Amino acid sequence: MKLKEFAKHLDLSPTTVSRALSGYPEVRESTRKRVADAAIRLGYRPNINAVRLVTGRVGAIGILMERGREVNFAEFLSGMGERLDGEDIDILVSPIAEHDAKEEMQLFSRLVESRRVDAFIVNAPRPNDERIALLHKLGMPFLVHGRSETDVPYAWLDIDNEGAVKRATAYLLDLGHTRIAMINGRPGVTFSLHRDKGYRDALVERGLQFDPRLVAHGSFTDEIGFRFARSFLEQSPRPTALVAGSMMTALGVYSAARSLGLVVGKDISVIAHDDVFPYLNADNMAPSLSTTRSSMRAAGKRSAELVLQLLSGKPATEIQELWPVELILRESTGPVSRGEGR
Amino acid sequence: MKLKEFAKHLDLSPTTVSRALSGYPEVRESTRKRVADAAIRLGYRPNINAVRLVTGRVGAIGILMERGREVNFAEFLSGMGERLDGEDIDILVSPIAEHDAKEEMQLFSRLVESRRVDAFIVNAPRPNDERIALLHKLGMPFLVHGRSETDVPYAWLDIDNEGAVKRATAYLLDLGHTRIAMINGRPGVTFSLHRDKGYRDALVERGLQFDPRLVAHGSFTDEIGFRFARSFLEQSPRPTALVAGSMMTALGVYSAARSLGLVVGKDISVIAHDDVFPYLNADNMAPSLSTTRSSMRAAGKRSAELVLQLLSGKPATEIQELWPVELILRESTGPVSRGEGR
DNA sequence: TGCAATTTTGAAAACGATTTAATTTAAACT
DNA sequence: AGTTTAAATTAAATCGTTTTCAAAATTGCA
Repeated sequence: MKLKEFAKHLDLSPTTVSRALSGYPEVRESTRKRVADAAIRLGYRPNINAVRLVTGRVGAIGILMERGREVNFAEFLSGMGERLDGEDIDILVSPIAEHDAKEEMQLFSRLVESRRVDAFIVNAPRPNDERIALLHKLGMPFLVHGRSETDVPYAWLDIDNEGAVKRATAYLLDLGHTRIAMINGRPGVTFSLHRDKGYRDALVERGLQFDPRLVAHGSFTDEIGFRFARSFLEQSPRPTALVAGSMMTALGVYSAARSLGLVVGKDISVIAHDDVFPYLNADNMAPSLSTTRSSMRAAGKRSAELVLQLLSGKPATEIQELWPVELILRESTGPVSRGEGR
Repeated sequence: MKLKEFAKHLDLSPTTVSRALSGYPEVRESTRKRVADAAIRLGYRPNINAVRLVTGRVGAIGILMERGREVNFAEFLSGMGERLDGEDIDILVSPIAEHDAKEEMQLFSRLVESRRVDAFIVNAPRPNDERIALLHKLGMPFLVHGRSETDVPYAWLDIDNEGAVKRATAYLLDLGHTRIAMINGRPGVTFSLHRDKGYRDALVERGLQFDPRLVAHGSFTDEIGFRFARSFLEQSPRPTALVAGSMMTALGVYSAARSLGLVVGKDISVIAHDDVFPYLNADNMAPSLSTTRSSMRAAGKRSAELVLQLLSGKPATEIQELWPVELILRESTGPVSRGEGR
C-alpha cells in the first residue's frame, strides 16, 4: 500500500497524511488520530527507501567487526541495541577479514564513502588512526570507542585502562610481589599502550625497574594466555604475579599454572581485566579471579547514546568520556609466598 | 556529485553512465572504461538511497541478536561477513532485549514489515516458530539457522545436534558409564530438543532407562554449567559422565568438579559441544576437553551464501543442509573408574 | 456579520538514481 | 550505394516519499 492510495482511503492528501504520521504540529489532533488508526488498521508503512532518499538520512550507524575481536564486540553491540531499541536506527555491521593495512583501509574507505550510514563507531583505535583522519575528512560523524592521538578533534568514550592497570599492579606490589608479568592486548592499539604505561608507572613509583622480558602482547585468547603464561612461569626467577588482559587470557593463564603444578592465588597471583560477559563469571572460576572490571555492554549502550547526540548536532569536541574501572579482589590474588619474590 | 552533473562532465547521458557503471552489456567497451575511470577520478558514487528506491532492493540481510546468545552470534556474524565481503550487501543487526514473547514478536514484526532488509536469518528457532510463519506470510525471503517444525516450507541450515549428542553419549556408554548427566541448552528451542532426543536414544538403544533428574536445561554460560554440574555431582549415586552444551558450560563444569575435589577425565568424564571459538580452545583446557565440534563461523559463511542463492531465486524448499558433527576425543573422557558406575 | 489572523489542508516540486521505449549511429549485406 | 540489421545512446517516465508554497477552512474579535 502506497501513500497515495492510503491517503485516498482517508480522503486526505498525501501531504496531510505524511505530516500526521511524522507528528508535525500543523495537523489537527482529530485527523492525526484518524490517520494513525487507519495506518495500523490498513497496515500502511512508508517505504523506507523513499523516506531515506528524500530526507537524506539513512537511519543506520555503522560499526566494524574485526576478526579476532568478536567476543568483546558482541557485548558492545548488545549494549548499543539496548539504547537504540525504539529509535528508528539500525546497526550496520561490517565484518572485516584480516587484510593487510592498506587493503583494510580501502575497504573502510569504500564503506564510508558509500554513505550507507549516518555515523560510525570506530573501535580499537591506534595512536594515529587513519580511519579517524578519513572520517574527519569526509565529514562523517563518528565516535571513537577508545582513544587515539591525533590532531583532528573527535568524540570518544574510553575506560581508564592506564589507571586500572596501574592500580592492579600497585596492589600486587603492596602484597609484596616484585616480579610481576603482564600479558597485554595486541601491540600497537592505544589501549594496550595505555595499559603498558599504567604498568610501568606503578613499577617506577616504587623504584622498581621495568623488565621487558615480563611483558607480552597478543590478542585476547586463552591460547595466548596459556603460551605466554607458560613461558613466563618457566623463567627463573619465576614471576609471582601476573596481570592478564582479559578473561580469556586468564583462562589460559590458569591452565598454564595448573600444568606446571602451581596454585593460582598462592604460587602465582593473577588479576585480569573483566569486560563483564554474561557467559563467563570471575566468581565462578576456581579460584575466583580478581579483576579490574568495566562493562562492555554499558560502554556500547552509552556509545549509542553519544552517537545520537552527535547526530543531533552536539559538537564532537564536547563528547569525551573517561570511565573509571573497578578493582575487585577475589581469591586469585594473595601475598607473595615465603621464599618467592625478591 | 550527482549523476546528472557527472554525466555532463563526460558528455554522455545519465542513462549511459548508469549503465556503464552497473556493467550492462549494451554500452561500448571504450565508453565503459572512460566512465569507470572518470568515476574514480572525480569520486562519483551513486546515491545509495536513490538506487534502493528505484530498484526496490535494500542491499542488506537482517539478523536478530538475542540477549544471552551473543557469543555464538559473533562467530556466526563473522562467518557471514567472510562470504559477504565484496558483495554489496550489508548485515543489519537488531539486538533484541529480553522482552516477553508477545512484545518480542511485535518488535520482530515491525522490523520485518519496515522492509529494511532483503532477507532474514532466523536463529535458535522453536518447533513452531511464529517468526517463520510471519516471514512466510509477508513473503520475505529467509533462512533458518537450525530447524523448526512447521507446515510452511522454509530454507534451513542446521548441524546434526541429535546425531552428535547420540554419538557422544554412546561413546560414554562404551566406556562403561551408565549414569550420564546432560546440561543442555535453553528449553524449548529446537536444537535442545534434538539433543535431548539424541541423548535418550543412545540410552534406550543400550537398554538403559532415561532419568529426568540427570538432565538440565539453560543458557550457555559458565554459571549454568557450574550450578547444574554441582547439583548433579552431589547426587548419590553420582553420575560418572556429563555431556555439556557448550564450551562455556564446560568451564563451569570443570570448576564444579574441582570445587568438589573431583578430577575431570578420571572421576568424571566430560564431553562438550564446541562451536570453535578463536578465543577458547578445547586443547588448552586442563585437562583438554573432548568435544563434539562444528564451526559456527563456517555455518555463518554458508548461511550467507544460501541467502544469496535465495535472493537470486532459488526455491526455499531446495535449500536444506544438515551438517555432520565431529567427535574429538581428548583427556576429559576416560573409562569409568573402579567402584563407580553400576 | 464581516474581516483579519490563524489553523488545516493540498498541489506540485524535489530527492537521485534506474529502466523502458525511442532514436541515432555504425556495421553488414546485396 | 542503398538497404537491413545490429550496436550504442538518449529522453522521459518511474520509484514513494517529504517539503515548500499557496489555498481553503476555521477561529477570534469588533
